[in-house]
Amino acid sequence: MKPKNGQTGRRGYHHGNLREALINTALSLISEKGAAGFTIAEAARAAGVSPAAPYRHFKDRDALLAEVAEQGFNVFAKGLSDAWAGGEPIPRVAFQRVAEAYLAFAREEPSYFAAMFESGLSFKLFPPLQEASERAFGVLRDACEAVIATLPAERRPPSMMMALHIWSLSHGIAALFARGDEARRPIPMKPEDLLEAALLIYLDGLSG
Amino acid sequence: MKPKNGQTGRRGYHHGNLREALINTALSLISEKGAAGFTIAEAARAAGVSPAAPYRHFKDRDALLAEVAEQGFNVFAKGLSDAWAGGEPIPRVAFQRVAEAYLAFAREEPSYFAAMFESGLSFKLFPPLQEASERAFGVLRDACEAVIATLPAERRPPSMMMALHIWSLSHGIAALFARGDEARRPIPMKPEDLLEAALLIYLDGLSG
DNA sequence: TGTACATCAGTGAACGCGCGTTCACTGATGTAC
DNA sequence: TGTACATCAGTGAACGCGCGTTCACTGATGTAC
Repeated sequence: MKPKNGQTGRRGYHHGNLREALINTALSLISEKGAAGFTIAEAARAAGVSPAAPYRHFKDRDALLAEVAEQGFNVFAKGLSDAWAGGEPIPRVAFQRVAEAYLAFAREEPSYFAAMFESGLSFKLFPPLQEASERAFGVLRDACEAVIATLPAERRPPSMMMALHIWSLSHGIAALFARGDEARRPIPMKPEDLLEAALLIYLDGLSG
Repeated sequence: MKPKNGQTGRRGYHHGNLREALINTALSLISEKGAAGFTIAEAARAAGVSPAAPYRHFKDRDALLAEVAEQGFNVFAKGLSDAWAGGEPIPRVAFQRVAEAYLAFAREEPSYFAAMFESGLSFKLFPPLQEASERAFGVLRDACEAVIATLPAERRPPSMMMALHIWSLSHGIAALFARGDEARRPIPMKPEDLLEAALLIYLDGLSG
């Protein structure tokens, strides 16, 4: 029987799951002080471990931040994918749900959001991060394709273009008005309603 | 006749224009290392001044950053306003120019852009910053109103809503695909074309 | 025009601090036999 | 089942560093008379 210590998950000399613990700790630090204020030393302290320990698992600060962002994209992709739910009951309704899920993510996971979109990490340097990002975008693109299929053949836009439009619009509203932190700008309506209205207008424009 | 030293603008013991010099220096530091990497000490060094000197002009790091962002919003507002040019020759054409100007700003002034939108400054703490931001938004809103006036009376959306839609869309494209720094995501088309297409679809949707 | 004085905008040294990272090390764990 | 050994995942002390900020100060400038 392995020794345990309940509360912290720490198992004596060996932490047991330091890697995950550091990622979670990073998340709360980011939510307290923003992505800029996050440091490896403080993450180590919060995880109850010596300042050298994180280097067993992450090359440096950026590598840890990149893993946070990557995990964020995975959570994000799952959120979008669940909202899409195969496009049931009809694609347009599911489509609006996906957009709502985008805003919900920005509101409920501002730390992930900051790490993913505002940490200044270069995607080139972290290929797994780029791949995770592309998977999330893929959900959006699939949804767009399903909606496009409901349009008359002669009015179908390229799905890549439409997906980029929807991503940009959702992202703009999320980053400016729906984020769950201090940088949110107040507006006199619900971000969800704002986005829903924009999507209706956009889809009207497509249908012609 | 005042002493001069040409190159640096420094005039002996007194700098002459340290306040502006620090803001400009901050801009180049931000473009080198991102808004997070900017420090007052380094700005002082780059301006050729002792580390205590900046405190004659700015309360602290955030205050300096806020002034950079504020100046950025002023440059931004001017760019949008020039592009709008009173809505000549016709509002829709001028409107597309405004959108282009948004992307141009993100591409050509990534440091301002980062300070304005990604530095994590709280607008509540810097009212002049908020006001500058609102002036820039005002240009966009005026442009929307002019375009709305060309629509049949029964199809006119609230100008506030339309302006927020356009802002979000432009901002999303700018932040994700058109910014002039490492965080830009590559896409297989020009951001300007992407935005132009989206606006055409949106305006079609409005016209019904 | 000259001078005394107030004010402004810098200096430079110093402080305490926390960070990132390295190093030789050691306790804990897993495995071959 | 026991034991020797390799490997893993930590420790803790130390380093050099640069930062933000304060302090008493002083050179430069502007102005009243």
